[in-house]
Amino acid sequence: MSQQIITRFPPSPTGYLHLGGARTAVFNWLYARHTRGRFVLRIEDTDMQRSTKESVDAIFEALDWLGIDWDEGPYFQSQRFDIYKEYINRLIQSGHAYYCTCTPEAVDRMREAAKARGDKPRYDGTCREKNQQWQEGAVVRFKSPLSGNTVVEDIIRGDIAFSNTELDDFIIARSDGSPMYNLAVVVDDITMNINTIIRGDDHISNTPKQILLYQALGAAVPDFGHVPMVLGPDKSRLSKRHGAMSVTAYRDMGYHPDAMVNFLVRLGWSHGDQEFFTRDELIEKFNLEHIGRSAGVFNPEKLLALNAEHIRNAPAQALAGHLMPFLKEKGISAAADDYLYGVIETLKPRSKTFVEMADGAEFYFVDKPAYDEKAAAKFLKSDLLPPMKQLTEAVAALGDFSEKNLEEIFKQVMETAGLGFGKIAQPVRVALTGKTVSPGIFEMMLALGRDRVIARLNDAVSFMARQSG
RNA sequence: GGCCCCAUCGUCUAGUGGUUCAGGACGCCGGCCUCUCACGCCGGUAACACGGGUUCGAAUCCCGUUGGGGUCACCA
Repeated sequence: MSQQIITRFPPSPTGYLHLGGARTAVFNWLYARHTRGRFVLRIEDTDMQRSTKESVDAIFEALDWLGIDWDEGPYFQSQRFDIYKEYINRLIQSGHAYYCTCTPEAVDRMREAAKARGDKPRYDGTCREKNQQWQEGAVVRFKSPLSGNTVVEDIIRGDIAFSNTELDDFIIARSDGSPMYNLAVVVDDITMNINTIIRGDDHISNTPKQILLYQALGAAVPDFGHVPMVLGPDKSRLSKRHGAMSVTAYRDMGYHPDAMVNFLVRLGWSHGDQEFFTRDELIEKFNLEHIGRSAGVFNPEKLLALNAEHIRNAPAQALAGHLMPFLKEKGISAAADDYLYGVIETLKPRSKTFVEMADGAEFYFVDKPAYDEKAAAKFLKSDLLPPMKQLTEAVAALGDFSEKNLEEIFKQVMETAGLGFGKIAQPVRVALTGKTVSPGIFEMMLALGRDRVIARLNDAVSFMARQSG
């Protein structure tokens, strides 16, 4: 029995959770759930300048909507400075790190000079062997090896070798004593027992530094898996200019979280030809072996199609909660009851989003549908009054308000009037909904219920009687 | 620019040397179904970046070219 998988998602609260970050979260969460492991949430807010409370809340909100829960945390790096300090001191004492008193300006100058020579801009090691004690303004640098290689054994990409000469003595603690990213992550991952790190491939070049840190601290190096980035339609890295990129923006546009998760996972991971996955299926089938290596372009149209499919396939009861906020926004107060479920059932195949579903649901909840002018002019004409009257009376006289009986009534009316089904159905449709487009006549009548149907039919008959010609 | 990663239809992808003149999905274009609109169904469009190898045989392995991306902070 191998050890339990422990993954984590460590967003930095410097903005909303975007699609790329969400996918990383989903991958880690899914892998933990799939392996019955643990999933840890950690907020990386060591950059006090850029981190905000609003961003932290936005991230929680987005994860909550996506249905991603965590077993541990959230930890906040800003509350763990003592731990980092301890590890930094340990590194200094063991000779793996040292105080550097070079000013930022001096470092800038050496970088400029290196660039001018055509070399890689880097710290030149001025303080490396000075063995200095702490003093005001000093930073702590990691003493990188001067030779050799550091190999990242990537689960997804295989071995990636970096020459240690590429690494300079990077800062692990700022002059105010606060930890830098690479140090904080490694210390956190060690102390939180993270053994599987799945993250964006923009972190690949950080990995050798982190591995060196693990080794200097005598800790076991975790498994790394770098997933490709999510690109915008122009194949550049996802950013604000690509439009709605925050996860919650999709919630507000009427997307189903399961569709979002499904979409995000399929962007980079595959299970043969399967496109549609329920959440449970994903947990059952997700693995690291089938994650691709090339970057993927975000395709909103596919997300939309997948969303429609998730809406079609979910039971009405499960959809109601997602739909209600949109109904409310339209001033419709609906309860999650059988009436709503019936309504949803008729709307499922014609709604790509909950926004569309709410639009389509509107006529079910008004007292009297507002007749579309053109629709009324075309179908609620007085010449159709006799059949409409006959139909209305027959429906009112109906004992059992069933689809079978309704169909029978339509048949009789068609026969008497000598008209085809369409000629009768359209006026009825307008009478019931005010529009020429709607769910099927019978399913709609059943969803509306006997009383509403009769009332609307009567209204239409009155309306038609008032028409001339 | 240095280092690193990547490369199958417009997009997401299947494919792990032969059963593939490359399969699925989204989109698009036809058609069917039909009470409107959808759903659904049927069909079509469209790809192995290029050049060298290796091999009896390469989308699959190797090298190069080109293209794209990432990263080089007292950001994460």
